[in-house]
Amino acid sequence: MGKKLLDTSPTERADAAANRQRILAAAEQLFAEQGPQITMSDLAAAAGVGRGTLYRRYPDVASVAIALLDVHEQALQQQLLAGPPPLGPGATPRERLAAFYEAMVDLLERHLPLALGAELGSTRFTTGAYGFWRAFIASQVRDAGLRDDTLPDVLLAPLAPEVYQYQRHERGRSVSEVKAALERLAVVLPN
Amino acid sequence: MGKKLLDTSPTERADAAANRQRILAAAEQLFAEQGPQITMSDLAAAAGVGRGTLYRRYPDVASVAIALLDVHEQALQQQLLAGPPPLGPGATPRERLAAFYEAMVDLLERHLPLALGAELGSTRFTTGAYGFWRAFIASQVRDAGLRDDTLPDVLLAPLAPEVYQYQRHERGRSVSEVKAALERLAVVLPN
DNA sequence: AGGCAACTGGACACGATGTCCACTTATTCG
DNA sequence: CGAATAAGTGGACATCGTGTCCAGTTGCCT
Repeated sequence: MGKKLLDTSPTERADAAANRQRILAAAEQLFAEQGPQITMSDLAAAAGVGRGTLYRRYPDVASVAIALLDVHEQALQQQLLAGPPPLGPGATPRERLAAFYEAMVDLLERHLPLALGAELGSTRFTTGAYGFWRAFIASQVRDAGLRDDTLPDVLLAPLAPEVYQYQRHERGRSVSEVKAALERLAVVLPN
Repeated sequence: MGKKLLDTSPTERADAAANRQRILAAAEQLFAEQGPQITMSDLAAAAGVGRGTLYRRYPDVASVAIALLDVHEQALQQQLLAGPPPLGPGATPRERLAAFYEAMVDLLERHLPLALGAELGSTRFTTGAYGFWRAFIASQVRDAGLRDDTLPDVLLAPLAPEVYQYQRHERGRSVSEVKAALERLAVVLPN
């Protein structure tokens, strides 16, 4: 007997699993092609499934984007937890923060449409990923000898996808310029 | 003969001016009561005018919020340009930046629903006000001896209304905690 | 093989948007 | 003062996206 452990797929039927793949594949392409302004109807049509089928799994476009981003974010999270310095443990808090900024910029640069799509409707802070980033920064703040629970959110704010998009494509800044500006922030952590 | 100088009101008719006031008054109240999620229909109904009348002046809710915010923002802008230190000229860049953060937090605290309403649809960066804030910070960055055109946008990011709302009402931080965290950022400017 | 439950797709009702235009009103000018 | 005219008004309309719902289908297990 199949036990129900996850609400998403305790024992997902074969056709259902196939449809999930088609949805995710279509979403990846749609996001890349036309940016974050895609609708559930678009997505259903592109995936070749009915709207009801799509809604069965994902309540809105943001959820789909989050699911796609998740894969890429987990790689970075692993690096932070157990990778080599300066991302992983071993470097000073300031160095780790700077390395984190650089890695996040790389991630944003590669997946900007997804990142933008993931926060349609102020989902930004409720994402599991956001909590992870904050926990990481909070840990660096503490290791640096500071006692400030609010600072992590402040230090994360410049990584908002909209800010990054604005800097890159509205203001025309280069990737390394953005990185340089962000890494300046790392000096708020005493050495 | 009346010359057409402004697209909004070269020679605004008396009844039109009255309606504009009713719209702005109704908007101020609606934003305060039910947050930023008000619709053009709501607003028209609350102001006691038809939808067509409302659309004649404001293309969307964000525009109305921006118009309302503008009044309050101009006061701060005046202080930055010609007020007494530490906001106005005379203090060190670092001090002025810190004072700016504090003043902006006060403004956000007082008008958060408006600030949230003003950026429905990523209008954030295209506002005239945003340009002013950036120019101010850019000037402080320069006066501190740095040459970094990207830093101002980074330093402004934590002032995004959504970030402030999250810190205050989701995370339960106090006004002074937020101020303290922000003022820590000022150390990126050398003294 | 057969029955059940998961799954599917599209129709539906709803709410918001932005436009359009016939009508009304303020203002100007003879 | 009383047309004439342009500015202003309000609500109907068409459109679009959303989210729900359910009758019919299909995979899977025994």
